[in-house]
Amino acid sequence: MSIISDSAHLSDLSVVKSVSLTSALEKELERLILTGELEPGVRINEIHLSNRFGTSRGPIREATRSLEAKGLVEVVRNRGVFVRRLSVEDAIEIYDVRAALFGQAGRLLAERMTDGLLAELTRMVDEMDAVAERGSFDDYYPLNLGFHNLIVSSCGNRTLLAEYHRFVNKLHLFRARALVQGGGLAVSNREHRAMLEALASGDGERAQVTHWRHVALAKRRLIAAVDGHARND
Amino acid sequence: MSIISDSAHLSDLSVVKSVSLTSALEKELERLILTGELEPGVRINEIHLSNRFGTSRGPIREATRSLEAKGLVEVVRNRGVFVRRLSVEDAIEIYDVRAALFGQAGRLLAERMTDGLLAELTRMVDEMDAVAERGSFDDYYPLNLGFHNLIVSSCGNRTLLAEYHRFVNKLHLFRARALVQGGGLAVSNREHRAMLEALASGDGERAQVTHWRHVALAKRRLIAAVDGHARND
DNA sequence: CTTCATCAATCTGTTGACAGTTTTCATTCC
DNA sequence: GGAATGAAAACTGTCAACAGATTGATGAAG
Repeated sequence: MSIISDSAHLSDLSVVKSVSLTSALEKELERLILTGELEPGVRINEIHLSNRFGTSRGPIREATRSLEAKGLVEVVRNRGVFVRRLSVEDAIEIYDVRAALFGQAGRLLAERMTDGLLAELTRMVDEMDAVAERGSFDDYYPLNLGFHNLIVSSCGNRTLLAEYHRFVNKLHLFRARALVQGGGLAVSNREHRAMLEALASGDGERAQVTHWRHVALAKRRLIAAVDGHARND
Repeated sequence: MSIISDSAHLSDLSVVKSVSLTSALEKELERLILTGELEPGVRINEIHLSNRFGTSRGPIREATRSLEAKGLVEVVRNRGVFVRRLSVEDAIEIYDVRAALFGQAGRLLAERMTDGLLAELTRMVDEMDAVAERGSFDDYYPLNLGFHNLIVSSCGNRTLLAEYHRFVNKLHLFRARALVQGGGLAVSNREHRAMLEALASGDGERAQVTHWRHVALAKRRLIAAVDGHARND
């Protein structure tokens, strides 16, 4: 029973010498965690990993310490490191932080909006409407992600962008991850239109409120889904 | 010329064996950085540190990787780790993030306010008013810090609390740190009163706006101070 | 059959050493 | 006098090994 199912990415590690082995390992571990190949709660065995990657334990320990600071794993003394497992309460807390950050991004973006960007965002929302009508969730999800990413990436605050990504990533550690993506497609996209209008108006305050509310409503949908799921247990 | 001027804290490290050496070192390094004993831009020498702390380089490397992920130091391959140095732009970006987080904390707190907490917060603002009248900045600063901390600590979101602290700490890496603390004392405390009223009203939206604005205005005061300082150069 | 104690195997915490790179500094040349 | 050069010192990247803790199994006692 191997922890890592596919080691095809390892070759990349040895080839690239311009970047440190530690950070390459960290990236690879982060990928394994975010894709779910290393499931939440699983213990990460240093020896297994070092054998798998063909390195010593040192760089692996450094990489896991970095991941610990990022909140992706948990280190317990003399017992090892575990892929962090998010409770429902943790996920809800993250939604509040995300709402705050996304609202701020909306405000900043509204105050530096360009016609080209507005056109691109509008195009994305139109496309999402079309996909939502077909009810195709698997197609909707990446579009939705790209829409949000474009907003935060364009707001002009790189610190905010990094933090936003950190928290969106952390949500991958939520066991009932499917619930996160739940909720009505059409409803969500209606909120997108409200955000678009606020961004187009150039009113930062208004944009902040609409963007904040969009995440707050997603949080509500998550809570409702969790409650419904609990009833069905 | 020793990097670490005082090693009185080292004894604590060796005594406590319940916690890992790495995390103890990390805490100590973080303290040295936040207090300014290790100034921004300074290179951290692994060998010197290991001699100073009486350990090998391994745990120190792990601690610095963790600090890197937290954004307190910067690691350059084959050159070493450097205490991170924040530019004016970085500081301004952090203010936006902090405003978003603090506003969210205000909203959450308004929705779970208690009479006891309101009384305590009011007492603090009254005390700050008294101190501000005397114009004693050194006395005002810790009170101000405690007021903000109490708000974020009481909002009920531990994730938000941790993030908020992380960013407030990061501001210590700003070289012109004195400017951060600048601005009118009385003006700032007037904003505190507006926050108090919003918190007392239980109106989350209103509380979020007042709390957000308080940090946004502090950011403006910082920008004004930087500009003024630049003119005087 | 269950529970507890003991012991072996496994894994983490830490250390010291070696290899390769960067920096420093003395020397040489213009 | 100042810039270029080259060797030596210093430092980081990585590794292998040892010590201590934890886990799991084995066997005895109730």
